[in-house]
Amino acid sequence: MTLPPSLHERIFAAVRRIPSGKVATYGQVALGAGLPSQARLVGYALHRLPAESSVPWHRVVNARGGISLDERFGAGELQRVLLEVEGVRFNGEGKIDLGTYGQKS
DNA sequence: TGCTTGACATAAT
DNA sequence: CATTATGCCAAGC
Repeated sequence: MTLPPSLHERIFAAVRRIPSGKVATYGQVALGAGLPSQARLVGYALHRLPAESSVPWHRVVNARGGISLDERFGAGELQRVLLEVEGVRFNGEGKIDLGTYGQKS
């Protein structure tokens, strides 16, 4: 690639850097992708991300450690299942303990 | 071609 | 923690 990667590609690369059994917020991913305060692009990029991609988008959650998607609509449930498989536990509110699985600010 | 919406975050109230 | 306002890029219409 002679041309510089698009912002989306940078985001995908940042998401791939998320270690298994851990989760990162959109802000953390955006920051790692070199996009400060650009969390919207992260979410939008993941939304447009094809299932064929090797990007662990399920490790990306919102600032509250919760899934932004509706679990009952399929995609959200898939994310929760994938996270549980990697060893991530959810609390009673269906959120992740960012103090344990997420990066502490 | 221009406006609106969108897997969000952060600071302020 | 809820709500409001702001920032920002890409895709849809």
